[in-house]
Amino acid sequence: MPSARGRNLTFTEEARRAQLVDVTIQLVAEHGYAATSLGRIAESAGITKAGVLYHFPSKQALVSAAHARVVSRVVAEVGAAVEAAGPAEAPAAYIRTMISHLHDHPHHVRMLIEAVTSTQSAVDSAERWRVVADLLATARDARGIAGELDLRSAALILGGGIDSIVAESLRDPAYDASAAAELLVGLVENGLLS
Amino acid sequence: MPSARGRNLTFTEEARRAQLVDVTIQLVAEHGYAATSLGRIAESAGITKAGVLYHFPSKQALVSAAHARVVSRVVAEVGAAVEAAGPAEAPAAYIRTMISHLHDHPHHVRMLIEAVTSTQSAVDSAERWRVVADLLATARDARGIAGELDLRSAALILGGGIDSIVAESLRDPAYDASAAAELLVGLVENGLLS
DNA sequence: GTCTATACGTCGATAGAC
DNA sequence: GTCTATCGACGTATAGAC
Repeated sequence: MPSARGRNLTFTEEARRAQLVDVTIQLVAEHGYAATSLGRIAESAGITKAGVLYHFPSKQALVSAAHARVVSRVVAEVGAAVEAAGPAEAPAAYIRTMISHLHDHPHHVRMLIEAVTSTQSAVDSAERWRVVADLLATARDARGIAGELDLRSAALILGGGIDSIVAESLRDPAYDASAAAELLVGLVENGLLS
Repeated sequence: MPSARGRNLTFTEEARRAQLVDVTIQLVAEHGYAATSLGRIAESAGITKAGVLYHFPSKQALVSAAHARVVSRVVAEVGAAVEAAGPAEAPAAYIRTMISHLHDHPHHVRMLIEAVTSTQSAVDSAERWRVVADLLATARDARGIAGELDLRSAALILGGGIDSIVAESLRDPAYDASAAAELLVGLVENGLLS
């Protein structure tokens, strides 16, 4: 993965940056963005505030890097699962993998929430529904389903349902998120893919 | 509506509090929680920071009061619409009224988002799904539908879908939220209430 | 190239005068 | 009921040690 800076990085810099990102994910997930000060991040990493700002130009840049790290993990896992499933089964694979991955990585969920709500990263989050809409469109094609479906709305409802289930499983660890995933899969199969 | 403090309030204090809540809703909706300082609130209200903190013990108390104000408005309007509709039609009325109300009051939406994500007001937001689950259960009873449905998951999916649609209509004013509401109503009618 | 020391402005909050 | 004055903590910027 290439560096966010223009030039190549030293080994030590690479290591420091990775360490700072790890520490930031941990702290933001546990205490939230606002309660995670540069001082705390620096202290956890064993350097000073200014030391942190040598590697990242601002607190927000650091949090954005942590956010990108978490997103790339999710995209990699869910993308692989979707590709492994056929086009017709991609939506179900998306739902199941997304929910189980986020269920297994609560720190990542909190990181995603904090990063999205604490900054205007609306750029990439703006059209998150488009990926899901494409999945639905391809699945309908593969199944030979005609008729016009409002793909954007369908994708938004699907995505919002996933978010909501994940948030609840985070709030109540006893909640059965995989059962909820199956309910959502059934809803999509019978309501959007038929 | 009784005061949040223990004793009765003077007329001027009541007016000041109402003014501060109004100003806070406006500023938080436009600039977000973090960018809305006590200084800016005070300036917009024509007094100083310390003056604001005489009426509310902390910034968060003020934001919570603004949050409560917005919530009570939504609950009043949606509650009335749900009651006007019969039990069998309550879920559809809930979806339509909630989406159209929030679509018409974007300031309220931003206020709700900021208040929920900036504090641990998990107390009341914790079991928001319960109200929707009751609506679904009553509607199923009224229609004579048997079989066990995971009401919590169904309610979470429904609520998440609404949130997602509202958020999108806020991001893209050209988006047809009422069409999305109808899609969601159809999904609930055919997938959860049949 | 990597980091510390120091300083500036702003924030939320408190104490006490009027 | 509102003010001024002040506090500690925060994010950020710069200079310079090594």
